[in-house]
Amino acid sequence: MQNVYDVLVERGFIEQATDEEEIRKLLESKSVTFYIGFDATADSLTAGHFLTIMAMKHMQNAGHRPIALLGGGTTMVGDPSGKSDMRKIMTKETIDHNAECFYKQLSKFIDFENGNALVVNNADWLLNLNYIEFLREVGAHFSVNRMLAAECYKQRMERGLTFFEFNYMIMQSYDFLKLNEMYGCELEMGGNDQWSNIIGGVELVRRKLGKPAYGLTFKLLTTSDGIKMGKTMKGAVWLDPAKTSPYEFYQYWRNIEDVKVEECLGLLTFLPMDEVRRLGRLQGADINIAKETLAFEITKIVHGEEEAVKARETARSFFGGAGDNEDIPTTTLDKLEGDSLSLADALVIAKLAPSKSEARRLIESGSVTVNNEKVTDRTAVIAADDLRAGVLLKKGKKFYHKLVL
RNA sequence: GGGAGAUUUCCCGAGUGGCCAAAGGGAGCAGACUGUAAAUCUGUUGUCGUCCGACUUCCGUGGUUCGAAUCCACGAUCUCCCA
Repeated sequence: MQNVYDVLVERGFIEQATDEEEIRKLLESKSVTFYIGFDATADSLTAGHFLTIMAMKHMQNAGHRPIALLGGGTTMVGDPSGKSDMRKIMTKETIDHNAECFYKQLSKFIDFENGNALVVNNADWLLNLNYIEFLREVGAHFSVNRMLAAECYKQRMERGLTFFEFNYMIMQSYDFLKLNEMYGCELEMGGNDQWSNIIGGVELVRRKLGKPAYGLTFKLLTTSDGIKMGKTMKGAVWLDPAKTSPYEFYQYWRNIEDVKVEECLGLLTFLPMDEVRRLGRLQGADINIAKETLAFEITKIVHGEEEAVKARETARSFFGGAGDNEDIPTTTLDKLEGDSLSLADALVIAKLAPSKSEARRLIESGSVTVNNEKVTDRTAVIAADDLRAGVLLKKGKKFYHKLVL
């Protein structure tokens, strides 16, 4: 059987490792306990987390034991790595709620039954630390000079970094130490932006306990311009279907850049690599087949096969020319003032435009369609009777919304 | 603790009393071309009203003025220098 390390390499996950050969040997020799941290900064995981989850899944499938570390403690501070501004300080209640949401979502992907994987919250050991003791035991092992030289603080050296946030690295390093002591965790993994923090932990374990410890980072998903992937005009691409519908989720991946298709197939699906490479070789318009496969596979993993099929059918019916479809975003109006609704208002209600001004601009620029008929009159209205029958609004080429009274 | 400077619309950044809803760039959105891609070109990008228009913005709070993003006072935050 192929070593997971090689699987991760082949699929394109790995960016950096503290010791490639040692890690490969370790993973071959036994079931390794490893951890990945998730800071609870929002109430749902995002597309960015998904890559990490996939890696975790590959590891678990290969017989290793994942620890999902929820950052109930670290989120109280907030990771400054690669950030140009300080995060908003979040309340304990919000963080706890978010961590709870994370756990629910993670359970959909990772098998936490029978100790096959663990969930741990670093609030358990971080929140009640004794400052002086902590400094003596842990702080003493960190060199400020070296920390400041870390790549992840580059941006902050110009704009300012508070001591508060500067401690983040030490806290995360301490996590690794605790997990090693409590669960024999030997390997920390994370996105490449976590490299500095991970090395901190690896070195702390080695120094404090004299035991080997390893770190590994994954590629970050970026667009070809180097911008973090998983962002849309509406914000992040969430894994929570209530925040990003399966159809929107599907469409996000369906619309991915050509050059990113193969990379994403490797990272975000379980398709065999032969198939991934075959799809990646498709040229011209054929590459749309690869994109459709990508979108379908990811949606299937995240939202289940049924939703994936629905999303695919909806997309096909829209972009294939047909018009019948059930699964488009729909808003039902409770009541209507008067006997008609202005188109501009309708667009705002359907969230196809953020404001009426914007809606009017869209109408005048000829990008709005009502029941497949282009409307360019900014004062256009939709009759109540039409609304009762259901009105299909379309903005641009890709955004549909149905309005029903 | 002392001193100097900064804070502008999504981001960067111009603007130093009326011509400012505020240059320019980036990003976004839309149109053309395409393959639901990229690149390119074009338009657009505070809110509200049917155009002309009205209203709310330039860290906050007061003030000067016919008139303030621009001047003054106090406060907040940040940066730098000295301690």
